[in-house]
Amino acid sequence: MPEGHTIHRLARDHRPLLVGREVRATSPQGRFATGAEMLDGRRVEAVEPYGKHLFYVFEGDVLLHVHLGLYGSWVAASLPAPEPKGALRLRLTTDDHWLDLRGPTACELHTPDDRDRVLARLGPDPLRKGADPDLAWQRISRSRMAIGALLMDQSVLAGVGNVYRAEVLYRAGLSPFRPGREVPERIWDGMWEDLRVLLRAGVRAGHIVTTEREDRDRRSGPARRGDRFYVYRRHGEPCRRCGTEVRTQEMVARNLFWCPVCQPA
DNA sequence: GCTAAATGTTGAT
DNA sequence: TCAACCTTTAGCT
Repeated sequence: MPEGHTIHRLARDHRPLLVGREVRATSPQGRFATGAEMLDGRRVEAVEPYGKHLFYVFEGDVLLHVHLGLYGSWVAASLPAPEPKGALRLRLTTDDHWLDLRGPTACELHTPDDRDRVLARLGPDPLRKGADPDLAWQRISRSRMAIGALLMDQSVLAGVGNVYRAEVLYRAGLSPFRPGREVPERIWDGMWEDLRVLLRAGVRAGHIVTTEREDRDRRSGPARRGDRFYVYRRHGEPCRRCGTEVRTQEMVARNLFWCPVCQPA
């Protein structure tokens, strides 16, 4: 679930529940007991997403830094809250809502300086207003690394994960193996714009959809779950546009998917 | 009902 | 390079 679109969606959903409110905080699992104690009774001032990172700003310059990792999740609803079950790292409660955090890679207290150190390691986030794509281009255009690896590097580009990597490369007709410095600038410009469009659509829908309607509808019969993607996890299946078998191979410790005809080396 | 794999990152080895 | 995080889902049986 969590690529950049998920994180921005959570921030959007959590703001009206938390900002301006005083919260109760507990860590039923115990692993964040000290942190929860520190947050308990404080007012939330802001909720800020950057790439795959979430910051909850509390009064007194106390920040909660959350990174969901592979299977972390937030669940929120109106009171009453259910009995805490299983590994519940953090529960925030307001006058009318509860928010449960499970399985995050990071759930920790930060100072503003800590946050700045995290942000300094991140490239531009296509979902943030004013993000400068040229910062990413400076890295890409000078690198011998494959573009498929560069897109996954959060210091090059923040918020893109394995699904968007595969899909945006397919949509650009670009081989994942092309070295960054051999990517034409025009193609990069198009990919950045495409990422903005796709990520925003992902925030709105609450999940990733990268296929165009005409490509989804091309096959006869009812739409299937997998029709949301062109190549991601479709290895061995025919490419939606040319029919060639979609291929897969590990790159940067993640499974990469591509069409060798639509994305020639 | 069981197993494997998964959208991510960090820290130890 | 691997384990850890700890949940969900797809694909079997």
